Amino acid sequence: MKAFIQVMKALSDPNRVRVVKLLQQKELCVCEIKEVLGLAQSTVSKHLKILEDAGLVERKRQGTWMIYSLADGSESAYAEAMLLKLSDWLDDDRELAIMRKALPAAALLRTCAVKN
Amino acid sequence: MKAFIQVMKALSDPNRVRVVKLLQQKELCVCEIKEVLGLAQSTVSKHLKILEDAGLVERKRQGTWMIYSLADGSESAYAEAMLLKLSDWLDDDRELAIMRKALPAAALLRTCAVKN
DNA sequence: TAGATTTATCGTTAAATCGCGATATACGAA
DNA sequence: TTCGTATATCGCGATTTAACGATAAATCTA
Repeated sequence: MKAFIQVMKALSDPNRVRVVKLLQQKELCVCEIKEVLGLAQSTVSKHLKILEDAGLVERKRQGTWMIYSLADGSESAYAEAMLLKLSDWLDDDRELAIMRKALPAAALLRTCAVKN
Repeated sequence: MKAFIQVMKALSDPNRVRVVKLLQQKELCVCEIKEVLGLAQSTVSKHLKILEDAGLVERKRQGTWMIYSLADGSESAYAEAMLLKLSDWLDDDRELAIMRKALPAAALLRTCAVKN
């Protein structure tokens, strides 16, 4: 029960669901996600930890950056099933479409092409 | 997004998930659920409203009793999919097994065979 | 109609959640 | 080692949530 609830709780916040949907496009670092969602870095970091603890996302260090991607589902069968569902669900979400469009610009942050 | 979040939130509480799992066995009135879960009647009523608003359960009046059952899924595709998943998931939950065993005794409440 | 039973709603309290800024930690470059 | 960047953690308010008891509404029975 606990593992199931953990996945449900992780997916009951719109911003966390957006993170999952964005990661369907490509793996992302925290600063890219922060940029696209328009949240504080600490907030994004906390969301990512909740998603990771639920078995929904994975992370790997790449130099200074921590790269997040969708989990393979080996941690949690519930997470695996929900990720599969989410690969179809919410594709028509308007806000999500806008954020996806903003992804390339946010990616520039990682290539050091833009300073702020 | 809103409808999806509503279903996820509805399923992020252990007691609400238990209600869904119990309703897989048979339709139940509020007092039966209250008895099995060991919660106050007002608490159960509130949980049921959240489940109903999410499209997970339905209700029909039967005399004095309000009978709750699993929804057919026509209200929400998300609810429908989750109910299908939940028909397999969590069947090995220990607490849930105990509650299921307590169902017949709780059902007596509705047949007026027991007073308290 | 009056009383008993069942359920829904209201108001309150304690705990959990989400947001933020500040700070600590980890890494790469100079 | 020192600085700058990226990320994680801590601590704090504001909001939401879950629990309860009290009360209102609906239904059946006498």
